[in-house]
Amino acid sequence: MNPQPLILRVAIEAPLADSFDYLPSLDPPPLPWQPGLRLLVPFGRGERVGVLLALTDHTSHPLDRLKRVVRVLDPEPLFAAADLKLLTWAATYYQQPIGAALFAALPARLRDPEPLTPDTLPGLHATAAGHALALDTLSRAPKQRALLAALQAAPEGMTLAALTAQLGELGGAVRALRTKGLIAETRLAAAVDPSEHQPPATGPTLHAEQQAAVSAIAANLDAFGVFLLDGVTGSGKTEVYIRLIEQVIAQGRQALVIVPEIGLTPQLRARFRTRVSGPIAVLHSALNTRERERNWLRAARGEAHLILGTRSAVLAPIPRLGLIMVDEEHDDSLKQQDGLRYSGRDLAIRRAQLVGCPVVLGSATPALETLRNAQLGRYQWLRLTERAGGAQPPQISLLDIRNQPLRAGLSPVLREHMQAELRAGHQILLFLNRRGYAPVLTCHACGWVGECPHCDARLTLHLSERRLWCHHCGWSCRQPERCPACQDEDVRMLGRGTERLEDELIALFPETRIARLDRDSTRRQGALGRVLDAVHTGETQILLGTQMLAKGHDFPNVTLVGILELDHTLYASDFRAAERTAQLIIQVAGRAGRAEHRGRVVLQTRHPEHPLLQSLLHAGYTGFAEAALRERAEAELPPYSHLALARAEAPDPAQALDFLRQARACGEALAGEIPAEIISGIQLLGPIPAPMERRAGRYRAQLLIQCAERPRLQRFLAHWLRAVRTLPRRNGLRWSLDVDPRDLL
DNA sequence: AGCACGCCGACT
DNA sequence: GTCGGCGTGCTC
Repeated sequence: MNPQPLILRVAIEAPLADSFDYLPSLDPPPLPWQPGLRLLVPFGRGERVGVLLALTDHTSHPLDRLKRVVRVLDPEPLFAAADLKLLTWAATYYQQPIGAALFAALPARLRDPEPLTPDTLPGLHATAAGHALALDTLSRAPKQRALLAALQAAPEGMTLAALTAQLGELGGAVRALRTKGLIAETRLAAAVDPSEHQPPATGPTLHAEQQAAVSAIAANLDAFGVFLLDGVTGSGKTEVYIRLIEQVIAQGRQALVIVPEIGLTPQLRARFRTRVSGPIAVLHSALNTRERERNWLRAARGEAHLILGTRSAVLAPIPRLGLIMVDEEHDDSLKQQDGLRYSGRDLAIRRAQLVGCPVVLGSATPALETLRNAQLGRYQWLRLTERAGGAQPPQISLLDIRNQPLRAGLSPVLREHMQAELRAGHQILLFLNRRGYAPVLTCHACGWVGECPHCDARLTLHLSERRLWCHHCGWSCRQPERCPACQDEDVRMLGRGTERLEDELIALFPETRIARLDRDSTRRQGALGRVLDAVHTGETQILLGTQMLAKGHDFPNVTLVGILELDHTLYASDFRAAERTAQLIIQVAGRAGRAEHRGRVVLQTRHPEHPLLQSLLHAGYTGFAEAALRERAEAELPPYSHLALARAEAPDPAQALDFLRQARACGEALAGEIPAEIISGIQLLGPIPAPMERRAGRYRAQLLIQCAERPRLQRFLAHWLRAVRTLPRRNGLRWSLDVDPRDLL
């Protein structure tokens, strides 16, 4: 009898079975077969990249139909056993094939059968002509002369980073010398970035609460534990992170920091650079594919001491992981919204558990589920209540604007406050969570309203572009000069977005420098930085913007924050709307008065009696959270139950609902087939049309699955999906399952 | 998801 | 007589 054959279990990016079995390639691999290796395997008619999951001696597939691995792609495995364990867990929990998790973890370039890029950096070297040239020839171009001199002295060439460090910004000198054929681009072995060798700057002295937090976490660095760092804005959470990172690095381990959006937090990144010793790998989507691969590999090879990234960084291999921090843990953008729909925070916790290290969740406005875990003692609750430098917390007040004469959407009282602050030379921040000029364009003669042809939504007027935009699908058209329906000329703009507010403020405060911060005003490269700089130098006196304002930026001289319109969210249907609104108010309020001046926050509303506003005002975020948690408990909503949401969409209105009806029937039919204990306690709610039924030309529907216990829900989903996947799928129908949905939209 | 094969309408 | 529409079936 033959000895058992060696069978390789491989994950492939295919929305199918969990894994595929292969025989080893005929020529021996360079190394013993090891899980985590990237392989090239035949698949269907072509070839695909796969990742070796395990070695076995059996297969459920007919043995004679197994194909052989084409070749091993890399000299070493990219994933260690612990990484594969995390990704396998994620795939199971979010009900996706393992391939989906693995390929979400890989940088884009390595999803293709590309060889690993050697660790090199872009640089320059002098050509033969450049070496031969007498420097005096360039005496009239000092920058070019200095650049060429440096490169003549370095025959191998120098990295751009080193050149910039030595000579300052290179400006046009590179292009000039290159055009003359004196220098050329090259790639150089990654000499360590000079900034990585600078001794880290010493930080400020910790105040007592920060010290207590650092001590509590540092005492548990060798074991799993979840810490909620519940710190008001300005209380110095980042300093706590830095002290812990120092300790972890000193132990020879790596630290991982997850932030919601790196693009919005250049300050945070710069701060880590000056304070943390050794290499930092930054991982986010704005990097080009090479940079991303390079940083990912530095994390995976254990070279980077600190990995700073957005949610996908939680999936990156980190062999010596010793600490995870999730900053702004309540933030919605930590949840991936397509493909593998994972929560960066929840995976961070699971990962810490698997590797046995602490995880720190930081927020001024913790998510309700996090607070609940802290209340139950599952998480250790560390509070930072003092603001650094003894700054006073902002004072929030409600401003009833019913029957008030508004100008630019501002009530007289708010305008007076603004005048007073401007006279005192202070800065003002106005928050309006709606971009564009006007959210509605309507014909006064016939009642026509600009609507998206593909969505159940109004078109937003962007006056500067003279276009109407759909904020849901991206469709746009030119702004009509007459009513498209009746040709009347009296077409009116209703409502106010940030673009209009800016125009109106310019008219209302003609002597004042005003800047706008929203997705439109910061679209161009560097625009965000310019706006922030102008605020920090004091050039800008009024800054207005959308929720971009609430994310991470410090505006120390802002003494007045005006929150213009949040009323519509007070009565929104989504069960998380209240939580989000409260977080937004507190986050925006936190921007005010961080230096010597106490900040004032004025919230305009037509519902001053609303319980959310009242509890927030009188009991703060914690008080609001307690009330909101009681409501969740009564309604059996998370965190008192667990949800999964099946979504379907199709070009035809009835199809999506129809599919989900069948899916529901599948679930009900399971009752006879699987143990009763799996099905009991499962509630199938719906299907119903999605809140915005038509979007981007497709009709959407959803079916909610609810259960009080997570493990039971998990087991049900596994059984149920097996049946749902066999349902016939009519043309154009797409469906997906979202475990722990962030919202029900 | 791709990417084939597979049977029915308007073109050279 | 072909080019091609997308319906359905498979991938270790």
